Amino acid sequence: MSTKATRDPEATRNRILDAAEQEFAKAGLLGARTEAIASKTAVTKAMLFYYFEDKETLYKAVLERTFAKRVRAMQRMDINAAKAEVALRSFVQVFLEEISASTHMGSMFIYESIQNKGKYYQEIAIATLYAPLVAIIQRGVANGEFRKLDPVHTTVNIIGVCSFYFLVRENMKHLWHPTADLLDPEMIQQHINEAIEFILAGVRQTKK
Amino acid sequence: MSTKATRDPEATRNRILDAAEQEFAKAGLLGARTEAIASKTAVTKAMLFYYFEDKETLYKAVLERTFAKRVRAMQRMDINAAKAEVALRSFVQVFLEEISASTHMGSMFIYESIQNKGKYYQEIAIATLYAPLVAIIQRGVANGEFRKLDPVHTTVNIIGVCSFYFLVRENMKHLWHPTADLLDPEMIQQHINEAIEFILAGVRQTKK
DNA sequence: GTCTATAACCTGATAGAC
DNA sequence: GTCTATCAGGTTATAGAC
Repeated sequence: MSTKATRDPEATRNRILDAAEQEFAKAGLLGARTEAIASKTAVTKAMLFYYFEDKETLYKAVLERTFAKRVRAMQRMDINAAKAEVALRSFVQVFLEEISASTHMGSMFIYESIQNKGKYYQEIAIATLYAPLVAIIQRGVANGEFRKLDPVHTTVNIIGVCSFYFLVRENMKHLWHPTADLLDPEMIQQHINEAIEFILAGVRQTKK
Repeated sequence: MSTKATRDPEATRNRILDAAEQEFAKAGLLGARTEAIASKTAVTKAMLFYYFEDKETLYKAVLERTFAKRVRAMQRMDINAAKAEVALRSFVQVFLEEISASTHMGSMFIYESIQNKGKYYQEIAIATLYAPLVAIIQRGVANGEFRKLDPVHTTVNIIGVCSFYFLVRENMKHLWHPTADLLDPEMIQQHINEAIEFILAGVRQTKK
């Protein structure tokens, strides 16, 4: 038995990934500090470079883990429901649950877009995650359930409604009150309810 | 007459602010490099520190200029129109024009929220910019034009729809095609149209 | 006001002992 | 696998000539 630390490679690796996710979500690839990642864990900075070639490789590993998590979540979506509205509601519901459970997803995604121009989060990932939503909208427009919408623009708008709340929570909290905690479960539930109704109302064909 | 550079303090100051805005919008306060700001201009790095005390002061100056610009834009909004829907349409229209014209606004705002936890973009700024929108929603709900909405959540959702397209353009462009330019005037016009209709449909009271 | 050094510090990454 | 020590290069900020 060693007197030192955990000696559990798998655990160490995951602990690094967890801390890295926090830091990258807060600062992006550019702003992230390896020292900050290390100090968030019981792991020294040297260990980061033992497990991952360099900062960028670690960043990619975090992105991949996040992507895999989202792909798994997609299996809970009923995207082929007969009614497009049911499929849409299911997609949005699961997406919101997912982003609520790991709130860094949103900011990692935004950083990847702004800082790295989507260098590591590419065509295939985007297509995998959002093509189903585009298809749902298309279907709903075609069968008259939804308004005459552009399916791609609408997809971006929907993801925006779901994500934006989490992205701007530190600024926008002042609209409630200065000490409001937008990650409080009750607040999140309110956001989920409001977002779903807003989105469905936004796409539905209205009665003439 | 000097042989050196411009010798025009006001022009130099503005040139620094313009370059700084670009860099801060791309990298945030943390990721921004003063050297990158300098090399974007005909201004040396030492000049930045002559005109602004340090990087953070420069950052604050950029934020203030952006804020002032938005406040001026608000004067073009018809937020007191009799019908809440007219006021809302006016708010959204002007907001979209503004963010389209200077696309860094959105990412500066997001960086300020995520990286700095809204340290420099505070309660007063947020209230000034968005309280009118909250009031419009409240009014529309009260007089039955709009659905039973939470005014603050809805405000965040609306700003999200307007802004998100610009924030994720480098990632989401793949949903159109890999070389799509989401800042192309035609694409922007499409976004504006889709966003306005999506938002209005999202809040309107539907006929029973 | 503007420039060319350069000081002082920070940060990613490695060497080498255990 | 894990740690401490440290190096090389980058980055903010200043000094001082013009």
